[in-house]
Amino acid sequence: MSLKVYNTATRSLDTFEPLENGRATVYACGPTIYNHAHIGNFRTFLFFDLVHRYLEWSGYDVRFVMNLTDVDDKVIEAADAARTSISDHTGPFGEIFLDDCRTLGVRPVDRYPRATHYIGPMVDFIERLVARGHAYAADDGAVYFSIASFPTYGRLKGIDTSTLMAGARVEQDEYEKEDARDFALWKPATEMDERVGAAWDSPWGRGRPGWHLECSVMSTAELGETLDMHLGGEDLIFPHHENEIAQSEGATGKPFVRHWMHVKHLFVEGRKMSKSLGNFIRVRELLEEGYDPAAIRHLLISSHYRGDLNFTRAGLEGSRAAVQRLLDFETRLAGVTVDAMAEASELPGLAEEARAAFRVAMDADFNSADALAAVFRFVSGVNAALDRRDAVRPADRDSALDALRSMDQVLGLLEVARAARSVDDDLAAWVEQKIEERAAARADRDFATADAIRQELAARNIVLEDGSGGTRWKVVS
RNA sequence: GGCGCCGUGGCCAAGUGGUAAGGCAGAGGACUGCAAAUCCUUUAUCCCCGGUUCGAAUCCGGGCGGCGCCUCCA
Repeated sequence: MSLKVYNTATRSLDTFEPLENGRATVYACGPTIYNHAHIGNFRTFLFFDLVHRYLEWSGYDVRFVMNLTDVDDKVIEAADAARTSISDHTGPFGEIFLDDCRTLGVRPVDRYPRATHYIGPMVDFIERLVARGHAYAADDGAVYFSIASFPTYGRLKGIDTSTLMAGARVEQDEYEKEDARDFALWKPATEMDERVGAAWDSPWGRGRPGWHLECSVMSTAELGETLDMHLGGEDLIFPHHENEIAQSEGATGKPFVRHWMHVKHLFVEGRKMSKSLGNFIRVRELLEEGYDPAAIRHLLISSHYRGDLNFTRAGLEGSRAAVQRLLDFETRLAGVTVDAMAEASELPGLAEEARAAFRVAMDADFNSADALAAVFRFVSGVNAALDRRDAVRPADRDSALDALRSMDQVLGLLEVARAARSVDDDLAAWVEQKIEERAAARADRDFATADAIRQELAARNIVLEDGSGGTRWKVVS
C-alpha cells in the first residue's frame, strides 16, 4: 500500500519516498505564456493536477510549484512581432492560461513563479557555478555551462554525450563556446531583447537568462535544493531537464530531484499535433465550440499518462456521455428514498470496495484509467442495488455518496461538470413553470402539448426525467 | 545512424505469467403515454510466426505496421 511512480531517471517503478516523511515538494514545468495553451499542453497540466490532488488525497502535506515562463526566445519574438514588451505580451496570456486551468478544474498550486522576477537569484546562481568551476564567461558576454565539468551529464536521457553532437547540428562558430555541447546560462542582450524589455544588468553586461537556468533557480528558491518530484512533458527530458540537473547539482553538490516524471505527448485524430499538419487544437476553441470542460478533462485523464492518447472529437462525445452518467448517478444517489428502518444494503460494501480499488489504481503510478474503471464499476453496482430496493438507510446512502465525492476530489469530474452547468434562478423558475404546465397537460392525457413543452426545454439543453417521485430536470452539455 | 516506445472488441482504453477492467457506440429485453435515466442480456482465440513454461495479451527471438527523442514543442 504505497505509491509507486515511474522514475525517468531510473527507468523503473520506484516507491515514492519524499525527503521528509509526510511532506512532498513538487515542481512542474509550466507553460511558456506567449500564446494560447493547446490541448496537448493540457494533457500534461491535467496530469500535474492529478498528482497534486492525489498526493493531498493520500495525506501528504504538499507544496506544489509550477512556473510560467515569461522570457525566452519565443516570448521575445512574439512580443516583438506584436510591437510590445514581454511583460505586456505575457501578462494577458498568463491570465488566460490560469483561466483555462480553472475551467478545466486544475486546482491552484502554491506558487506560480515567473522567470523575470528571479533575475537576481539567477545571477547569483551563475556566479556559484562559475566559482565551482562549472561555468565560464565567454568574450561575447555570454556565460556557458561546461559539460566537461559534469561527468554524469546525459544520464537522465540515457545518452552518451561524447558522441551526441558528432552530427553536424551545431553551428560551431555561432558562439564563443569552449565545447560545442556547452549551453548558455546567460545570453548577451540583442537589440530585440532591449526593445521588448528582455535585458538586465549583470556582471557580464546586459543580457538575459538562459531558459534552462530559470527552472533550476526558481525550483531551488521555492522548494529547496532537493525536490521530491519534478514533472514535465516528455520533450523536456533532454536537454531541458538534463541541463537542470547539471546546473542544480553543479551548484549545490546535492541530489536535485528524487523522482522525475514525464507525460507523453498526445495525438490528435491519430497524428502528432504539429504546426505543419495544422492540427493544433486550443482549449479555447473547444470551449467556444460548446464542449463540456468536464468532457475534455475526462478524455485527457482517461488513459495512463505514459501511454498513447488519441484525442478526437468523437472521443470527446464519448467522454461527454461518460461524465453525464456520473452526474446522473450522483443526482440519483443524493435523491434516493431513505428509511432508517430499511434493511441493510450492499452500498457500504460497494463503497469500501471502490475506494480500495481506486487507491490501488492511483498508487500504481497514477493509473487514472484504472481508477476511472473503479468508479464506474461502483456506479453500476450501486445503480443495480438501488433498482432492487424501494429505500436504503441514510447511513448507507451517505457511505456511497461519500465514496463518490471522495474519489472525485482526485478526478475532479463532477466538480467541473457542476460548475459548467450552473443555472441562474430565472432559468430555474422558468423551467419549473414549464414542468408544471407539462404536468397539467399529461394529467389531461394531452401528450402532444406535453411533448411540445419537453422539446422546447430540450432546445435549451434541459432534459426531463419522469420518475415515480415526479419530474426531475437537468442541464446537459 | 544512435536511444526508446507502441500495436487489446466498431471507437477510446486498463491489464506485464494463471485463461481479457471500464467508458462510448450497437442489438434485444424490462420500465415509461412516448421519452429520459436505470437495470438485464449480447459483442475479443489481445498484429503475424516461432520459442520458453503445467500455463502468455503478458517473457524471449523474428517479421509486419505505427510513433517518439537525439533541434530552447507540454
